[in-house]
Amino acid sequence: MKSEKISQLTTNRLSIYLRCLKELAGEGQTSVSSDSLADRFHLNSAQIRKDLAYFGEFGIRGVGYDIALLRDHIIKILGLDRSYNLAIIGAGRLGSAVVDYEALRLSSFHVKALFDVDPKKIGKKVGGIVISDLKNFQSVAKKVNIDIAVIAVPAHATPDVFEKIKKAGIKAVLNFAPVRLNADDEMRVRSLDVTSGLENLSYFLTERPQTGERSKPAGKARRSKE
Amino acid sequence: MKSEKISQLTTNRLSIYLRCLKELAGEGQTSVSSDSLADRFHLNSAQIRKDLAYFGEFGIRGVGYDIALLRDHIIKILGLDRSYNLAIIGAGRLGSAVVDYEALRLSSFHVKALFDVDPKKIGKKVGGIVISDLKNFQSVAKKVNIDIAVIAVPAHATPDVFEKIKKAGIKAVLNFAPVRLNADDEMRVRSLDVTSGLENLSYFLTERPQTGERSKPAGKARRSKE
DNA sequence: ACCTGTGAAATCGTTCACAGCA
DNA sequence: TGCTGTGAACGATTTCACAGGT
Repeated sequence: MKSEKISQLTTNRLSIYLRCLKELAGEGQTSVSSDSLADRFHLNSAQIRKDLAYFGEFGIRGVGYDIALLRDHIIKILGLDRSYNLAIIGAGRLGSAVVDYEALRLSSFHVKALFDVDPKKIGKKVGGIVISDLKNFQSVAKKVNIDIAVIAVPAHATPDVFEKIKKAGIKAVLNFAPVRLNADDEMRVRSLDVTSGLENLSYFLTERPQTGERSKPAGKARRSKE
Repeated sequence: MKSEKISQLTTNRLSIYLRCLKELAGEGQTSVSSDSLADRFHLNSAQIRKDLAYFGEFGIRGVGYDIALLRDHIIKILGLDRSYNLAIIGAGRLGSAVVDYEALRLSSFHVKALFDVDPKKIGKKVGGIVISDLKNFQSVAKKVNIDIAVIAVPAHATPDVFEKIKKAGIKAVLNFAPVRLNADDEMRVRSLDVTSGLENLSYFLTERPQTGERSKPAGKARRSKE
């Protein structure tokens, strides 16, 4: 274990490993080697070992990793052993989809507030959460102690919403709008952007005029980075 | 201009540049230098020049880039000068949100089919699109010539849906489910995963016990990779 | 015998710095 | 003079390959 700073690539992979370990645990497996993990989930075993080694020595030489133990370690590393309060801004279809997103049900993330500007929506409920007026963002966010803001508003409204989030002192943002947000060092913005996702696929479809080729002769398939 | 293979990091940035250029064009600007582009949108000017240089010489030394021209070049490079047919699988809130996602209105991407397994939904319409039975995926997808499949179903249904997509010969997939999909070299999967987005933010919030520090003494702010 | 943890090598990506063109 | 395009330097990340523990 070294005390370097950890790359975001590594922590993103930690999320993947966690998901894989949960799947294995669900199947009743108790132990796994980096090689078999890599085979099964199309990962790279050296990379798994290196990623894990940044945080400690979790494996047993000659044996592998204890699945439940490693899973719990990763949960700790990612900070998933506590609970986070989310505010969703935008009570349209997307915002509502996040509010009752089933994968959040059993997770560390709990939607505590939902905002919109539409007077017809304010006061109504989605998934048990009352829609608040965006005007009151700061006071409501303070009251329920929001850790993470989720931007689910149209592109044109996004910069304003982002300013409100900053002013409220919220440090973490999940952004669905196709808009660049300039965060300072104190904040982290993670964008999940349908537009750039589709543009990336468009490029891929454009750059592959040779459908059906066998790739490199004997090359180990280059791992895609999804 | 070199004839190397282009990194996905580069093509993702091309999407960003395109967005920036559209914004500038919307303001009536006609020309921009890599430096001013970088300043305005918190990018790196050397990187902009290098990214663009992979595809040709688009600028004029001493002057900069013609905004409309460069925009149109990037549109060509990304393959956005043609239209793509999308199929959305899952007519829940998320799938419906994508169907009438406003940013798609003026884009190269057109939703042509929507699928679900729920008999109560099949036959109804969302945003002008009739919901088809997922059973008929292959035949419907063939008929309307789907280029890109969008997975908007619960995690447990995802592997099955992915198999159907493969069998239908669709090469590009946008996946919202928190599930690892193993694509062969012929396919590209792009995952927009709320769960790993949140886990990444969780890690960030966990690793910053020193709120309010002034970061590195005189360090050039490390560019975040959102 | 097997598998982890890790230096060292290889690869990939970014930034610098400047030659050369407008 | 101003700004692009690009080798070269630098830095980050991945992969190799093996020492060492079980």
